[in-house]
Amino acid sequence: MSIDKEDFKKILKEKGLKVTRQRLVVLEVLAENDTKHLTAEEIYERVKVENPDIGLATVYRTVQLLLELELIDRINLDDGYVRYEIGDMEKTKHHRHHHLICLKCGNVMAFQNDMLEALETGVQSALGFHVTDHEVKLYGFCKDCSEKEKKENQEVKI
Amino acid sequence: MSIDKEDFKKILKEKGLKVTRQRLVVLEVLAENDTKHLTAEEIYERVKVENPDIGLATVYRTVQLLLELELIDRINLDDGYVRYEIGDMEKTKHHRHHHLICLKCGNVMAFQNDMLEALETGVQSALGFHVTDHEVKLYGFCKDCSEKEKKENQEVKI
DNA sequence: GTCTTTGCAAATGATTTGCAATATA
DNA sequence: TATATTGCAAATCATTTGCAAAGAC
Repeated sequence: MSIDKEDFKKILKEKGLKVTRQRLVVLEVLAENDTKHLTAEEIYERVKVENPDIGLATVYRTVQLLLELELIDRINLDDGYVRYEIGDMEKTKHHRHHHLICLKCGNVMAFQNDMLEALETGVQSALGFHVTDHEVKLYGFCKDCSEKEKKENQEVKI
Repeated sequence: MSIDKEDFKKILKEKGLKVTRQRLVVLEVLAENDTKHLTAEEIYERVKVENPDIGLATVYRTVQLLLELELIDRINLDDGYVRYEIGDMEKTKHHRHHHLICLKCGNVMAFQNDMLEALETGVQSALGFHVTDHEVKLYGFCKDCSEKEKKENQEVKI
C-alpha cells in the first residue's frame, strides 16, 4: 500500500510546506504507475496531459522532495536516467525490495527477499561494517524473453 | 590477480587494436589502485603525472575500451561519477563481487560472497527469470566510522 | 603508406539553479 | 500580506564526439 493523497497533504502541512496542485499531481502519477519505474521525463509527460503548464524543473524538484520525505525510491539502471517508484510505506524503509532487470525487453520487476539479512549479519560480524541500507540488482532475461529466445534457437536448428 | 601488461598488449593485437602509450598507462594506473575505485577524472590526474600531454577524452575512451574487453568493472555510487576498478580476471566474470559503501567516510570496500547464488536459483525457479549478472551495494558505516561514532556518543553522555 | 588513435574544443543531455511572477496559508 | 513555490531560461557538469594532426604497424 503506497501513500494516500490526504496523508501526503498532512505530511506537507506538518513540515510547513505548501500543498500545491503540482505536488499532488506528481504523486498521483507515481501512484498510478506503481509497478513501472518512471524517469523524470516520463513523469513530466504524464503530468502534462492534465496540467500542460507544469515545468520539468518542478517535476525534478517535487521528486527530490518526495525522496527526502522517503515517500518514493530511486533506481539507477545506468542507462543515463534515474527512475522513481512509489514506496511501499514503512515496509520499504529498512527492507528495500530488489530489482530484476531484463536485458532484452528492459522491463524492471521488483521482488522481496529476506536472504540479504543473513548477508548483512555476516558482514557485520566478519568485517565490523554496520549495514543500514542495500541495493540489489539482478540482470538477466525475464520469463517471456527467455522463452522467446529458446523458441528462436529451436527454429534456427530445424 | 588482475591483468598483466603483456597480456593486455596481446589482447589488443589480437583484436587488431593498436598498443599505445596512453592505453598502457591507463591500465597501469588502474592496476596500481586495485583497491580504490577511481573516477575518470581521478585516473586522468594520476596518468597526467607522468604523461602531461594526455587528454581526458582519451581516458574516457580507454576506460570504455577496457570495459568492452571486460578487463575492468564499473561501479555507480549515485554521486555523479562512474568509478572503475580493475577486474579479477575470469573469477569476476560471472561472479562479480559486491561493495560496501561507508556513508560517513565514503570508502568503498569489495567483498565476495556466494550467498547470492541461492537467491538467483530461487528467482529462476519461482519467476522464470534467468539471472546472468548482479550488482549488490550495501550502504552503512565501516568499522572505523562505527567505532568513532560510538565513542562520540559516549563522550556526549558523560 | 594506411588505418587507428589522440588531443582539443565544441556538443550533448540529464539535472540544477537564479529570479521574477504566482500561488498558498 | 508574507513566505513558499513555480516556470522559464540559463547554467552546470560528467561524458561524448568531430576533426585534423600524430602515432602505430
